[in-house]
Amino acid sequence: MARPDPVDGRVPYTPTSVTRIPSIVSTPMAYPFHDIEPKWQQYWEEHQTFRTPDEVPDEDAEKCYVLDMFPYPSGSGLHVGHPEGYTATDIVARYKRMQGAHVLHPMGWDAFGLPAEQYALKTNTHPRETTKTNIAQFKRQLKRLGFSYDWEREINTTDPDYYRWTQWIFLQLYKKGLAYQSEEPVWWCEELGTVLADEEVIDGKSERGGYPCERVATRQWVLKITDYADRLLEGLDDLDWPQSTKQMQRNWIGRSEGANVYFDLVDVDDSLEVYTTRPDTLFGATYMVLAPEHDLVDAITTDEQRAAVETYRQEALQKSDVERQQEGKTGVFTGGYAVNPVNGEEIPVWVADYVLASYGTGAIMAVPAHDERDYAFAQTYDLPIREVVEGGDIAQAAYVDDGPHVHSANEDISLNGLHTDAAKEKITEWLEQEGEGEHEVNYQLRDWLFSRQRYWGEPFPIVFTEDGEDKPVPEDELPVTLPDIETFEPSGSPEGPLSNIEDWVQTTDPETGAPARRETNTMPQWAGSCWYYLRFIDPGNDELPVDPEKENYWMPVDLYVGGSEHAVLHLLYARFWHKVLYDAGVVSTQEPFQTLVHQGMILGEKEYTTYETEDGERVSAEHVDDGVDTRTGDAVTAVEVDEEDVEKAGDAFVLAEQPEVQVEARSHKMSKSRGNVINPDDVVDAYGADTLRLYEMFMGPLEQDKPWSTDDVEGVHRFLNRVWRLVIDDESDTLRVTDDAPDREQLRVLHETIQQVTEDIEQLDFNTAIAAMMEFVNAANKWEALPRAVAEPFVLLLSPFAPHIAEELWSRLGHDASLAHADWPEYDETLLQREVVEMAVQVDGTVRATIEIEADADEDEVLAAAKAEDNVARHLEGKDIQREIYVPGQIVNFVTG
RNA sequence: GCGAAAGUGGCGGAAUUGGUAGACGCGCGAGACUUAGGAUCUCGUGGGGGUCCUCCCCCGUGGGGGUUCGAGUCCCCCCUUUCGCACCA
Repeated sequence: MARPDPVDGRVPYTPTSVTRIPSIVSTPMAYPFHDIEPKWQQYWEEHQTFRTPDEVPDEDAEKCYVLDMFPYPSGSGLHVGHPEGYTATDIVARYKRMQGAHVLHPMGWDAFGLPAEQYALKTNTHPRETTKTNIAQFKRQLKRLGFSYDWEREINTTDPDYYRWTQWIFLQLYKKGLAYQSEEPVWWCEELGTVLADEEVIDGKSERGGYPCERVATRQWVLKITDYADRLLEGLDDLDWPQSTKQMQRNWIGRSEGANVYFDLVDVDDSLEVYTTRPDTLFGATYMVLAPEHDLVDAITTDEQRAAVETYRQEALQKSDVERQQEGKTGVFTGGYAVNPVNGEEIPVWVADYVLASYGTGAIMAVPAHDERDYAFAQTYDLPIREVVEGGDIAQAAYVDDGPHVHSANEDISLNGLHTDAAKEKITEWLEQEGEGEHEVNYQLRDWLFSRQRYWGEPFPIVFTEDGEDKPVPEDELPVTLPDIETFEPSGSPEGPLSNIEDWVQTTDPETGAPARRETNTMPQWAGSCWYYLRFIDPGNDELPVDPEKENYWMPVDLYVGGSEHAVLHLLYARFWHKVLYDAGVVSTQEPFQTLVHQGMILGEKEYTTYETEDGERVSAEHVDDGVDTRTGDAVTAVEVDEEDVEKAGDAFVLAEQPEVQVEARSHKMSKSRGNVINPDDVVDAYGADTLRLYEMFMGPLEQDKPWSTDDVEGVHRFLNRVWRLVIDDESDTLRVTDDAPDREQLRVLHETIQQVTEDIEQLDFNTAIAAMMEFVNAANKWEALPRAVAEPFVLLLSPFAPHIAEELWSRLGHDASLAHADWPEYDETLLQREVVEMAVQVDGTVRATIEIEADADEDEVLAAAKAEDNVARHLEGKDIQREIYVPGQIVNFVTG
């Protein structure tokens, strides 16, 4: 029964109560969001309120390109996670528009991909149909949230007018020699009927679906992203991106600096090249290791050792990468020896699978004294360990840190006494002089496997002549469109479904007219998303992917918001293409996305979980790990309990009736199997789009993961009701603002709100901006009357967050046009000043009183007033004041002896 | 194991050139209006204590030390959680 949940590996969840779904019946006193939201959405559409002109603006105004990561339109529709990032960017876009900037804020669809194809396999529905239906659903859902997209610029990666240019960019890569074919050992997944890229396979199983995969060699297209490794690395420095994302990209690129060193082989007329980042430890090399796949294994292996080496090699090739890592280090001696160029010493050559064929030269010099892996191996096989860097105890462990070098000299050169950096430099120089090696840079980044054996992707603009030569389809013949297809059965081989469409596959050589065959692989889903931000700038262009003048105006993207799951792949691939396009003169910037923000994940409502054994006995959560009682090893079942049956005891939650039983209190990722998914449509039905937008921004910091709370949604909804009633009289449905001049206090409250909201939007601190508006409403509710001159700026402040209610109030306040292009309110410093300020008075650092004092009082007056406070005087009695600390407007501290 | 981020009331979270901890919201309590309240409004709400209870005291931002007149904020050590990487020579 207790099988781990496929989503998060936890014990199955037994719901004892259903997640509360917002009541569909709205409360009678609620403001009429059901009427005003569709009304304003229609208004914006009819008036093309958010249309960004096709032509580059003449006047000299700030431009702002605000971009969301466009969604894959899945069949399950919009998730509450989507509106989080989309609302954040929408607030910025609307704010910038009101500040007079030219704003580009588009939306589109990343619509190629595996799910539609798998659905086609099951139902025989053409992926084009599925995609069309899903896009319609997504678009309807997005439109009812009131985002200010310029829908005239909508793009769809599966549209031939779009992928024509994806193919065109591929041809630029091809012509620059950055796209090549290669027999690659790739992951073939029988179940999915396709090969997958390394990054799409986790622990030997497909990332999507978790199906087993195996390694097979097939002809693939590969993009030479490694040529751009250094530029991709250096470009990160100037980007305003999360540090963690930059770090992940740096790690992924994995640049290291070291040296290649040549070791002559004994009795074999060849030499062995190794890569090392520690050439300074060369004198400490006591053996060599080849990867099992290394070319020289056969030549080096002696006859006596051949059988053992062959056996080991066969075993290693069967193992997956994970299996190779699981056990301790294993290896076998080849019987051969290599000569250390630095001292002429003959050292044994081993084969071991802890050395990877795919990195460096696939061979290493082992320095067990100063490398943990080599140390472990040397201990297992009783190989010598020779110290060449002082500082550790090599009888105990490898010493990998810096220290003075020892035992590192020959007739020519000595590293003795040098530290690592200097020693590296000196030995590398010497190796280069002697022709025994050279400085070398290596990367963990691999070239990008760019072809997939699928139907629903961009066809490659490549044909093969009868003698197998590949030729590009001329640019003016693009796009190469996908053929229609009757059945979606996999071809059963690593070749994709297109290979079965003979009519389509058969074509002619564009140069000679001779018979030729089309490439039947298609591009991976990443392709379309690598450049879509450029197409939004000029979506209708049929001459070029993007017009250079427009590109020059709008690029780079000023704010890019999307999930951190794209921290490496999408964002690295897009940067790579961008740099290629830069070199091709297509774009004018080195980097596509200047500022990047990842929105956090929205989790389900907090759940209280207890565990019980088969006999129904409660097990305290502290004893449960992975669905098992850690004391007995018995499986336990998770049972949800109501919040009311739980109380806090110390740091933990416990059952109220059984305080010895700890309860697990946490929020889980939303998932169908857990039954905690919130559908945005339900929330909009019950509370309106403005409430959903505002709530998602009020939950907490944008970048943080946050649990959903329907109670909190209601709180935000109440706030919007209060805003409505602040401006509109409920009984008469008329305005309740006056044309009286606001008083000083009202202006101060307003201007404080303007300042806070403006600064918070700039910082993307939307939660505190909303808190500031709540404070405004709380204050304004206490006023006798609301002056129009205060109400109107407030409505403008609210409008980026809750645009529908703001438009309606703006209109009722007597404005004919939308507020979307109204001027953003500015605050007046002089109005922020308070006449009377409150200051804390401390005695020896503890607050003993607060005093209210004129803002312009001088220090002496403040100190006198402070000392006059009864409680302060009492604490000062009988003591000498040693120091008087005075921080204007904030604090007074009397320090006694 | 390595790297990064984060630990603040019953809950989500505010506040870091060091200056009144707990803004704002939820929840909870009391009251008003009301036939009713799961609507709305008002007030209260970190914990503990006190014979001046519209006042005062003590404790309090994961734990322990330190710097400072003053530390959620700065420094050192430790614990926990989340995410990423994980034989890359």
